[in-house]
Amino acid sequence: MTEAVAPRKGRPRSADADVAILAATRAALAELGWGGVTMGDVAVRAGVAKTTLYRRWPSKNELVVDAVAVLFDELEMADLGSLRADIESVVRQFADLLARPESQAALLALFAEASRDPALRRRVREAIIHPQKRLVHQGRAAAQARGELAPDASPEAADADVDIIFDTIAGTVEHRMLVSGECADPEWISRFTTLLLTPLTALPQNPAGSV
Amino acid sequence: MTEAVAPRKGRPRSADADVAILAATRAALAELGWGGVTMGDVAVRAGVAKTTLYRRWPSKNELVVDAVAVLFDELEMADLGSLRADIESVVRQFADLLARPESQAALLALFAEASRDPALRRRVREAIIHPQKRLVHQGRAAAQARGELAPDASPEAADADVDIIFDTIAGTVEHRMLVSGECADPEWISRFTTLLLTPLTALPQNPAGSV
Amino acid sequence: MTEAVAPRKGRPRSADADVAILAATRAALAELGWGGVTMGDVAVRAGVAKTTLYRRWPSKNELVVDAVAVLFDELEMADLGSLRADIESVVRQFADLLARPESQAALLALFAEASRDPALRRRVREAIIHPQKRLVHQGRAAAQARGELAPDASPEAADADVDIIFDTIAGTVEHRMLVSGECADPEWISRFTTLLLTPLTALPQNPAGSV
Amino acid sequence: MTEAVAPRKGRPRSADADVAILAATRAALAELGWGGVTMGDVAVRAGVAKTTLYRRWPSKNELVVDAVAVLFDELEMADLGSLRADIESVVRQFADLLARPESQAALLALFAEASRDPALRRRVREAIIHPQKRLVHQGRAAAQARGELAPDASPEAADADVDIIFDTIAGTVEHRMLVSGECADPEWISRFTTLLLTPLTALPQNPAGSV
DNA sequence: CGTTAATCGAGACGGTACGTCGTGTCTTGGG
DNA sequence: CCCAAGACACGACGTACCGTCTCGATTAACG
Repeated sequence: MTEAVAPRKGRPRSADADVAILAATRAALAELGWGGVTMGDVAVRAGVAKTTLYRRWPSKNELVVDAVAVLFDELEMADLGSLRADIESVVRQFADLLARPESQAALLALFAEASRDPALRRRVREAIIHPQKRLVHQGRAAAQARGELAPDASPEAADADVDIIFDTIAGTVEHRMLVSGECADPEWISRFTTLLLTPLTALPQNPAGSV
Repeated sequence: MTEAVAPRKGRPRSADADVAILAATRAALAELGWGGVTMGDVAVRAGVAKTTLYRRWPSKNELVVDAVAVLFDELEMADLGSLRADIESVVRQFADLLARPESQAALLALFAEASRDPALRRRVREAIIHPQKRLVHQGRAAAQARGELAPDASPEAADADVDIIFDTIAGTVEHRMLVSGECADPEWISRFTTLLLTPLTALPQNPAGSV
Repeated sequence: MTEAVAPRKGRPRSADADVAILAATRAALAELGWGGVTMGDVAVRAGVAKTTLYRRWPSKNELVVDAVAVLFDELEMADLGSLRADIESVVRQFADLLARPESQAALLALFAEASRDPALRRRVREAIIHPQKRLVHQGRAAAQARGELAPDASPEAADADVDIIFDTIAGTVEHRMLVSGECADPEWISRFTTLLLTPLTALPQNPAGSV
Repeated sequence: MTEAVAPRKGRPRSADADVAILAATRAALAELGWGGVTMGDVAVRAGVAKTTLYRRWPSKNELVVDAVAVLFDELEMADLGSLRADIESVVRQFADLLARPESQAALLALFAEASRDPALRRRVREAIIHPQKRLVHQGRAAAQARGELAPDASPEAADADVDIIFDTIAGTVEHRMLVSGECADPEWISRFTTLLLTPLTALPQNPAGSV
């Protein structure tokens, strides 16, 4: 049992407050963008004192991570019967997520902040990166079960494959939508999936088959 | 000649100041990160009054764009005789650039700010995005001249190809280095180039050949 | 019997707590001054929860009144056989009391607060002013008994006399010690007593004899 | 030339701001009392940024000293031809001053704060105490010139006399009005003046003549 | 060669948000 | 009913930057 809940003394923290604060944070992000999010404003929106925010999150950054993290929990790898369909589904889900104003406002800013703050970086990894990477693992395993991909040569090679595919999918979609500022319509998704699929399904004897 | 310098009256602006300010901005970025860069601090570092900064740049964001833009001007597409070599060269240059603390601190933050500020977005595109995209155009043209790639089916198709390749290269390298936080060593670059090269050089009759 | 203690149900209040709290308040006053006294800090010093403080005193002000009030209970009018000796004795006691850091820190601040808060004003009067005024009454009665002072012309005149003498003694000693910041050594006390004694013992037919 | 005005650089401080801030401080004192005076509120009332307050005064205490100091500058010793008339005039002026809500709110609180803060104590002395003490010196000199008081035995004795008279007048009037909370009407002033005058004009051979 | 006008440094200015602290209340679990 | 612990809403604190402004002092080109 990992939940060794210390029977804490004093008034317990309000669970409602957490929910209200995170929702208020997302609302503020969507309305005002990253720069417009203010601890004081979030507190007012959530009907909560500023002190309560600071008692639970050390700063705006960690608060925003938690606020947007739930969005990434909704991503899921539905086994659709073919690698192409699975990839397209994941890319579409990710594109939909990036189309929401709250994630748009938060994502790049969080990554930028995280590049300076190790604690924040850890939090971002656990709350945002890992849930996404999990999908790649799942899709890869499903494709291997179907015989579309060769089985793992070694655990290390498998991890390297997952990493490069994950960075390519996440980075490319983010760059197109958030930097280039263009939408990811079905046609683009199809083209991008083709681009990905070609090397993945190249002849296994070709060393490049394991990218 | 576009430099139609109106021979204005009064004391001319100091050219030294521009150089000192941009250098000071890069230094502050490298030392303190995006959040640590302050107009007042940059002014002090450059030995210049705050007024002088604001007379030349409307705000911190535009100043930082110009300060890091010069780094992107150094990127160049050297025709090395093969598409693989050209791609690897460009990726390596881009990875080297992203390894510098000043660009790390600035890039994602600028993209995040730009997603809310249209004027900044334009400036970012001109100073940072276009110089990079130019390389893709050049490399593609060289490869076509060498016969490694099929000629353009149409100008629109060519643009779409350039866009998707550009987003993939830039996005993936940025994601690996700035978000995943891992380095882009020669081995990774080689693997990533293979991943890119496979669909590009697939049989032309294959519709996927034009990604 | 005024102590009609209603035999209330439930756990009785700890008597130790009162003592500990008042002592902690005086200690905090002496160490940190008026501004440094904090309900939270007093609670910690007294080893008591903040709730316990507020259950017994409505606010910091009333707590401090009670904390310093006991100091004023120590003042006493010892009949030393002459009006001069009695006055000098009282002034010396009062000067000694004002030399303590806790009363220095509290007295003026309490008076200042009381000038805005009627409830506090009442409490200050009962706990601090009246015990002092009592001494003047006692000394005056003793002097009359000894024939040093004329008997009361009327109760109203007596009250007016006591008031003016009390304000003069208390105000002057406080002003010298707390505002001018100088000590009240025996020599100064003697001079001040002379100043007081001269009009008091002036010929009774002189209307000024009754100041 | 004591005004060695350093030819300061940069934008000079607004003189209007000083006036507006001090007036706003007095208004806030009169309306809300000591506890109600807030730096933010004063800034708003004065139409000024909080920064501007803090640039000129290190804290609320020093600000209030300067704000009420001007009230004490209005006190003056008008030579009315007799020591009694002069004393009654001064006492009346001081009583009138203490009847104003802004001085009532400020005075005791300032004295209380000053008892802990040496810098504030100095400021209070220069801005409030000294202007008052000056009056005692002037009145004494005038009375000596008229022959109502004996000339100085020595400078030290003169200072001691001034000190004790000053503490007696200031302390007693303050105590009656601010602590006892009663008014100083002409009758009380007359009685108090008599109390003071008797020892002052006692026979010079009487050692008590020099109180 | 003086006038004129834009530049420069310095720093004060009105704002806004910050993160902390103190107050007095409320809510737990446990005497 | 009391108590310790501690969360809570509220509001002031003093600081840091922002981007603007007002100074006196330079520093060219123009007349």
